[in-house]
Amino acid sequence: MARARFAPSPTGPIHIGNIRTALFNYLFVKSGGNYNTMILRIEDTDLQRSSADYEGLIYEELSWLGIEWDEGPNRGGDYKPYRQSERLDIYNKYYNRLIEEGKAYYCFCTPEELERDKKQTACQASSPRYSGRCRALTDAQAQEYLKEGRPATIRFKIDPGRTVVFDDVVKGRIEIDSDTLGGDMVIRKSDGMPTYNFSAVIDDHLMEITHVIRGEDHLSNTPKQILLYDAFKWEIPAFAHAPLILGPDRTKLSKRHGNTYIGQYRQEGYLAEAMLNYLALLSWAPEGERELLNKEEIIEQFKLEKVTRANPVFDIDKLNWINAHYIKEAETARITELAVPYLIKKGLISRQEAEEKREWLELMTAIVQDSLVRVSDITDRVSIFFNDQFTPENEEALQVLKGEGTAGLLEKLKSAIEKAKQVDLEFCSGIFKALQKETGIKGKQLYMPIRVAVTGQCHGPDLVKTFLLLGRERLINRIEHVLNNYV
RNA sequence: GGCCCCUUGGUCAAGUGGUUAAGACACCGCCCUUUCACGGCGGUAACAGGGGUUCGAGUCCCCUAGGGGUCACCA
Repeated sequence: MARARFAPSPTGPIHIGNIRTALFNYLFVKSGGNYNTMILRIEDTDLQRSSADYEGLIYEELSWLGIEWDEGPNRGGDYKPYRQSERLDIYNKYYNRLIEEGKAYYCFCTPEELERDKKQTACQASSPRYSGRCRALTDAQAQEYLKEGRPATIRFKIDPGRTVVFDDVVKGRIEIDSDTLGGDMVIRKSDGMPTYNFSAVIDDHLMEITHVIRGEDHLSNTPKQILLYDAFKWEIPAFAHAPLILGPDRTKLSKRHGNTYIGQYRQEGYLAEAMLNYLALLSWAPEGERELLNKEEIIEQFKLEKVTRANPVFDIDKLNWINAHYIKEAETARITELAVPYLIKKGLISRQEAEEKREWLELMTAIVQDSLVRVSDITDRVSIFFNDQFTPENEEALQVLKGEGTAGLLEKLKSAIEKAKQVDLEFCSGIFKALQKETGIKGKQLYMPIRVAVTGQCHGPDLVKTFLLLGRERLINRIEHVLNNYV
């Protein structure tokens, strides 16, 4: 029975890297069957930057992707509360225990003093470390200072000369010298909040977390946390550090690379299942040759030990390909539903029309669905279906209309449409052959003028489908419009 | 800079001492097609470099180079 947790801090819109960590936790938990538990813990100990809005966004994005959790602030559970800001009393107990055992102490060093220390040691080759100044304070002195109301942190003693060893599930055996840990570490900030390394250990232990799955950026925190586990004589969970996702320039994926918030991808019309599939493919590969897998298939195959060690580069091309695949596979009704907001935003349609013409919109979506990479791309593909008084797109289109015989061809087309009993599939798929027979024009010379006359563009979807979608009246309008103005 | 992690085609990656070194995306070509897109078929392209160990190394060891991470009263 494994228990894993995703523990984000609500200090900004949730990032692709965080989501991938959440996903790996989720896949690990689910791949173990129904006995495992996924915990969502909100690490909101940074009072300045944390907000309820960002916390809400975390729930929203995880839910969108279909990443579910069994215990969490909004779900309850036997280990509540699941928000660290609500666990302060719990932490107090453990600071005290360390102090009583002589493993931690109050520190009254001011930020200025620490800054000065750091500047001094900066000349040295090694990394900066806390001098340990306040370690020398007697209990009496410390109590005196506290009574005076001097701001204090609590520091956990980290003695040099010790090698911390652990076996990371993805990275293998790792050994780190305690000398390189920066000296005695702050576990309680002067505002009374715990630091990350402290609260994470306390909570992971109390919540009986068996597997800590997180990003590689936490690798250097792990020895500090292990030292804390040791101080409490607690069992150490398994650690699994997944490599960080890099941008195309091979640096850690960040705002500079453009889209890094998962919400942005959703807004651009990426499908949740595509996002999930792609993210799973970064640092992990399925056994067979199939890469297009749904959530259940991924869960079935996922193994934490198979996560790769090297940093993957986020490849938008591949995501696009996967997304296009899922769009093609999706129900047209769903894509239409997702497309409506883009159509409205682009001014192609009003909210009311979107309701009234739903059936027509679905027909339209079906025509272009296979060509979409993102749902938002639909506006470019379907703009031709909205304005009957269009201007031909460019010089090339104009030239096509000016071509010899175009006028006659279009006149004949127009009258054929007018005379047709119904502008239905039978008519639309027969009309081109009929015109060819009647005029002797064929191939490109036949189709191009008609295409431009009906859509204003040289490229676009299948003409038969286009005819069907536009219908008799609008086809005639368009042909007349072109005849009057451009031929 | 110290410490830690990493290194198979442009990208994601399979591969755990003996393979013609998979597959996918991208790219290129051909086919399908009235056009664009879709789709189908095919192609170019890789074990960072150098030393070992071994009958044999992408796979094990060492060094070098390169990349990443981290060195907070942020998580």
